[in-house]
Amino acid sequence: MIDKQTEILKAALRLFVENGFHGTPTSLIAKEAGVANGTLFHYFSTKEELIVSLYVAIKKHLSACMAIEEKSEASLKEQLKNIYITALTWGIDNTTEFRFIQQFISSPYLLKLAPEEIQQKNNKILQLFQEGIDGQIIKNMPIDLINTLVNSHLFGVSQYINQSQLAAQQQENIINSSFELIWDMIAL
Amino acid sequence: MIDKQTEILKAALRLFVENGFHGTPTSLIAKEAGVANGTLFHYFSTKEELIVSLYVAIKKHLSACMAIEEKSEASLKEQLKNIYITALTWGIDNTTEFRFIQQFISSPYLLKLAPEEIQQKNNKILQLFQEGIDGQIIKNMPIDLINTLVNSHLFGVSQYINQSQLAAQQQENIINSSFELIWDMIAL
DNA sequence: ATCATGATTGACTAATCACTCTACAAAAGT
DNA sequence: ACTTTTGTAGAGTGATTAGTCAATCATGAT
Repeated sequence: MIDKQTEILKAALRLFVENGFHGTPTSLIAKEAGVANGTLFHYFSTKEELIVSLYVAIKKHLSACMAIEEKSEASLKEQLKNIYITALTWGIDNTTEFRFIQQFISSPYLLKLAPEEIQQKNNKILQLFQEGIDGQIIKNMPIDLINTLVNSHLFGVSQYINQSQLAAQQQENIINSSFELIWDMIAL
Repeated sequence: MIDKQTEILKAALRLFVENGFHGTPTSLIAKEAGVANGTLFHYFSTKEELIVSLYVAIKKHLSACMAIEEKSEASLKEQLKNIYITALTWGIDNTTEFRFIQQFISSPYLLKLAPEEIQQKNNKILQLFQEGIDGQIIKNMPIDLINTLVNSHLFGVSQYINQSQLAAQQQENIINSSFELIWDMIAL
């Protein structure tokens, strides 16, 4: 075993998604991670800290994946499409993480996060929205609203793809066309 | 006290949204509802049954509110808009219920529901989507996908409105224009 | 070699919680 | 009036759980 802390987080992720927060005792997490009970509390002083840490870790992972895309020379639409597709692909390739995030943000644990953690650091995308509005490419509305709508859309599509068992071809189709859908919505 | 069962559900709703499922002991629910511990278990044999019952009750309430809208003579777009606005208004007027539903459907309790409970009985809207596709008013795509997208959109807008403190005027604006947004997305 | 620091263990505990049980009260049926 | 059913209460219980602690073990620095 290389890293016990990682093993604990991995086990916790799986169990939380399967059984919910209240359905998974710390003892089970420790057992599944192959560590002793006390070891878990060595790394995370409370169960709540474990849950929040897991969220932060996943968000970090997502941010890392998103950061790869950086092609400023492309058109605004192309740039947004790149970001959109990257995020969507992440959601499809990481269903468990995706479900955990969904569960976490709908739970009261969200309030336990420091406000700056919730804040979208990745304001690159907000910037692009603003550019789009200024350049009269995107409908003039609050960028927070646009952001919320795009996020919801992303969630919806991920959910649809994860739930319905699609052939790779169909899946590819939906991924590609779904950006056009949301674009039709926000574009002038 | 008129109906203890209702009082229990009301207290449970509030506490679950505030503290989550695992953060609210049945004893506290009973206390807040002003009934004895045993009374709770007279009405709901387990905590899980209480949670699921609460979900079903809220869904029933939502359905009742939705059922009022029935104007088949209007255009397809108008009909959809009516349904959309009704749902959105419900989400805004019933934030606690709204948050509970969100929490519930992102939790493993969802799987405890009988499949027919999950199924959208209100397939009126699915019917309208099909009509729209047949009449070449709506883009040709799986109606389940359309449905998911419209629902996500609805969630997003509700969330946005609930979170940001808006003047009644602005709120009204967003409610009205947000349907046009989603319409732009699904319409040909 | 010795020491120090941190990782790891698992038995243990104090508290909590879901749920039970017995008793009683209030209707409701006969 | 009497019996049955249903509602209500709240103390009690056994199981579970988050978190502790004292004791080892591993590692590397001096």
